[in-house]
Amino acid sequence: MVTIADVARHAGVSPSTVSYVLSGKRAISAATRERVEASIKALGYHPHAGARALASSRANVVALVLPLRTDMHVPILLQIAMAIVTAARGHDHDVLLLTNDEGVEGLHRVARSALVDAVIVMDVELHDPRVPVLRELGLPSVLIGFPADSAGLTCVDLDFAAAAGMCVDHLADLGHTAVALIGPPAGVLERGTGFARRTVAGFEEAAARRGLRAVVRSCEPLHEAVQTTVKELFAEHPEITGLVVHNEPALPPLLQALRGLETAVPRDVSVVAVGPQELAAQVTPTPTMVSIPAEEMGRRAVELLMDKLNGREAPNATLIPPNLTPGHSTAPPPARS
Amino acid sequence: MVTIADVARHAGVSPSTVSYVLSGKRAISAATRERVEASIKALGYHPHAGARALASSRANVVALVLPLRTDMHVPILLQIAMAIVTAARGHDHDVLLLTNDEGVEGLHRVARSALVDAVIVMDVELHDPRVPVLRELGLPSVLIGFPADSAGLTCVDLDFAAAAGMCVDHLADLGHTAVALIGPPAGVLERGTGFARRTVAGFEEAAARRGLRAVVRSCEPLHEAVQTTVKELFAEHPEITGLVVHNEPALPPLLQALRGLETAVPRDVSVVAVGPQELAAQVTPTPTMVSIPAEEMGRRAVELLMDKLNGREAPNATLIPPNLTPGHSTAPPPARS
DNA sequence: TCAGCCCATCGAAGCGCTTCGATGCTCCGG
DNA sequence: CCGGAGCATCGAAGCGCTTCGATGGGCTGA
Repeated sequence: MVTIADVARHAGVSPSTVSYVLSGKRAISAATRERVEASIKALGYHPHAGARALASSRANVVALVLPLRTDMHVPILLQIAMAIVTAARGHDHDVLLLTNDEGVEGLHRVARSALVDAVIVMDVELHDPRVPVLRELGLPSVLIGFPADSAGLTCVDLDFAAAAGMCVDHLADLGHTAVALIGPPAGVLERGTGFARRTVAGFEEAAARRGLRAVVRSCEPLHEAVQTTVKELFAEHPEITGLVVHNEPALPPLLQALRGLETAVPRDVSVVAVGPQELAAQVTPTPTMVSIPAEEMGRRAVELLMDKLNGREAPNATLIPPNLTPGHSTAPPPARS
Repeated sequence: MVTIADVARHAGVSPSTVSYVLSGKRAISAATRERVEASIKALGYHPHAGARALASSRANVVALVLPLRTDMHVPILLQIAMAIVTAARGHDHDVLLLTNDEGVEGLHRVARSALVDAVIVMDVELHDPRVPVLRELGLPSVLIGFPADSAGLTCVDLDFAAAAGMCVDHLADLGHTAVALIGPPAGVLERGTGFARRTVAGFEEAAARRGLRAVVRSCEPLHEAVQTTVKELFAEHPEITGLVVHNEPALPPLLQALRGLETAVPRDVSVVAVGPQELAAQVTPTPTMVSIPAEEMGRRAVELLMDKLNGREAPNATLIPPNLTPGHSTAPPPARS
């Protein structure tokens, strides 16, 4: 193994000088710096992570806690995770993957053993058992999602209320007067996932504001369930001409079901989806959608974490503004018959 | 921070004794061990990971390299990753998440800096640029998937050839005489992903062995593409009565398309799928399928890695035998008209 | 011309742990 | 009753790095 002493010898300086070249914590003359950097390259030196962590009490590793069973759409989860890794690397940090099946104990362990010096928690529930542990550990942390009580925590999420509102506004602007929200399965709401509730709230608030009739439905992502839901919805509320879908896996079967009902999209009914951008490529017509900015969520989470690690203040709540991309699934409602 | 010296003082022993209690590398009397363990619990001691890594030159961390763009079905990827984390924890190791966008350089970095002492690489391609790096680093490593040249490497994967063969056998046993394989998009094959090729090979080999007429088709997972593919397939080969589908996202639209063609499953055509077990719950009829054992793949990979870390010999290739679960999508072919 | 300062660099201590040889027991056989 | 074997434990060195105070040389300004 190549050590800092080897580099120092090779460059004709002391080990501490090499260390200062690496960290930039003291001024080093350009000549010396270049010589040292050349030696580092020549020898292929990489500082020993453990030694560095021991001496500096900074591991330069952040823990990423993934849920074992997830409410979120899995591909999004992974996209966010990847974005987090990439962003963390940009700040010279690595990412340690933790699952919830080791329980909250795992958080304790990695924190107390100084394996990591910060934590990102994904897919936070309203009453998440990890939240009190985070408070207690006193490590810098960022949550993706909002728990019921977010006092003193740093949370990041898409502004789902605004996203739903944006969908409603889009439909209202087109002239629709009665709309429905097709949300995630009932279980997700019951388990207390914040984003689902915020979508519903935003939907209802916007509908009220715009004077629209509004209906909310949960929906399992199974083909049959979708079909039934849609059929019932139009039977009970024939006046509905606009659908907001916040349920990724249900979108393809939903469009399929509409086709089956001889309901043309967007001629007879308009559909706006909230979900990952890739979904747009998988269905026809290309849906008008508010996309979930996985990359930005990951990046923002890391930036906030780095702020906290560097002693800067971080805002308590970061709501990422939604972005609606027009597609071919929305149009003005059919003329009154 | 609580150190080993604090524990030693509390228990009235020397630090080395505490260390030996923890590692079990020397005999310690039962009385002393209990006293030390009590002190550890009382003080809430967790060994400092960096210090431990420095002194023992063992980080007890394995790197998990995920691809950025993936050929595999994303939920499976994540399932395997989670299984790896869980299994690694069972062997007192943690998992560091690496993406490929840092490139092969990231592997070098974590290895040379002793951040990790072993590597698991997922979604290996036939000519994977990471493979030569693994050889060069000399770290214990396990690949999930097979590269073109796997000499000297330890690889784990589902036995896709056997899986495809099992599907063919199932159809042949039911009396089918002409079958087709609906594989992944052409791009996946071209990029040289081993599992796709092995499926094709296994399919053709088994069909030949059983004297079946066999056709192979690639298919994009878009609704329209699936529909076209199916239509063309039956137009060109009306004799086909059995389908093997190795393309997760295409399965739901495929069943849908068959329904559209007034082709009843399994009355007119039988369908066997290769994919994750959860898929079965999302479509009707419940498909007969060979499931991809994500949990087992992750676990086996870790076990092999631990063997190598502990100086034991690990087999070069581990092919996990497939498992066919009968469903309601296969039946004998319709009587000849 | 020299005190005083700052810049660049060095040396050494110490981070918390593991590990190896040394040490003091106890217990056995002769 | 004593030498030697073996068990349980201790002490100290050292892993590779960071960091703090110290040092020395080149300037500046009076």
